[in-house]
Amino acid sequence: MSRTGSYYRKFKDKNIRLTTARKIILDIFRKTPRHLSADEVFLLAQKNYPGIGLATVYRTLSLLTRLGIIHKLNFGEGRNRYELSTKSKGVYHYHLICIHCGKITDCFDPEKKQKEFIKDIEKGLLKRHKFKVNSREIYFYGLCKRCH
Amino acid sequence: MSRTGSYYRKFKDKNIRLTTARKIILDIFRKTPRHLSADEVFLLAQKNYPGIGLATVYRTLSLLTRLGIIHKLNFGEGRNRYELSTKSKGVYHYHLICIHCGKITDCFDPEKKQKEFIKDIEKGLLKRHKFKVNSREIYFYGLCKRCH
DNA sequence: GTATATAATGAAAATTATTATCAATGAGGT
DNA sequence: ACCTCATTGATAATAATTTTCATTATATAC
Repeated sequence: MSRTGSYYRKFKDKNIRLTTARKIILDIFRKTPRHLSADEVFLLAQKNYPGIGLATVYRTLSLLTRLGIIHKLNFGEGRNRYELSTKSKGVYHYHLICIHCGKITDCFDPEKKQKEFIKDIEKGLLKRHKFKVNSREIYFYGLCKRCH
Repeated sequence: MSRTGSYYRKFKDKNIRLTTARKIILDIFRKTPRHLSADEVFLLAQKNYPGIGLATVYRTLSLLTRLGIIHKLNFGEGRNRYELSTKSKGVYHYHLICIHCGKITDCFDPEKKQKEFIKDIEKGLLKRHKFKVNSREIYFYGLCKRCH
């Protein structure tokens, strides 16, 4: 089954209607390997679906987040961004944010070791704090290659 | 020298004026072990300094963040929060956010191992990405003790 | 201490992201 | 094709943050 199909199934299972707006927005995330703001999603969506409203974009982002299909990010810009939370892309990746130029880099760690490390920390949180981790967000702020 | 003194020195060194508003707000962070929103800082500040304006609070938060004295946080509530970034409290702590009740827990890891772990990751970032980490923010989302 | 330059302030308006409202529409089961 | 009601688009409302600008207060020079 296509990945798209698996998303669509997630909708059906919960009696959530598969509308044009939702399909378009899901497609944008599948095709755009960036951290998208609501506004950016809105602009991209309009290209294929001129009638779409901004409120629908916000509602869809909220829905997809609730379903765990996308992930809300915040880089301290005063707006939220979203990214697809596919397992294949690595749920355990970090975000590097340059405090000088603002560049944001996805860091998919090549070393399995570090993924295990995070998992280790999460095991500790369950044991010591009885906190069951669902997702994690790891931001590193500093100076990128170009800025130092 | 008192901690306060070391902050004040940081101001002098950069020709930043040591105003009443700034002293009051710095003091609030030193005394309040919570993640404070601009609004909360404003309310607390008014107790000792009734004339203070909200804009000044925002400006001071921005200044203290730029100076690295406080740290901007975002728990996805639609507003920013701030905490003192003292070494003594542990710069390498995590934030646990319960996706059910919204409770936020500071997690000062008792195991040195994990601090070393983060440092390890950061060394890797410098080597592989030439990214020099200044500060980090680690959020774990999931269900807290009470909610599962 | 007093004068001076100008950084910082308070009040209010402006801006921006996000959410709520509500009548009209369209998805999906019958 | 019909019917139900979740979803939509347009717009207004809300909320956080930033900007503006005349006034005030800090730090420096005298």
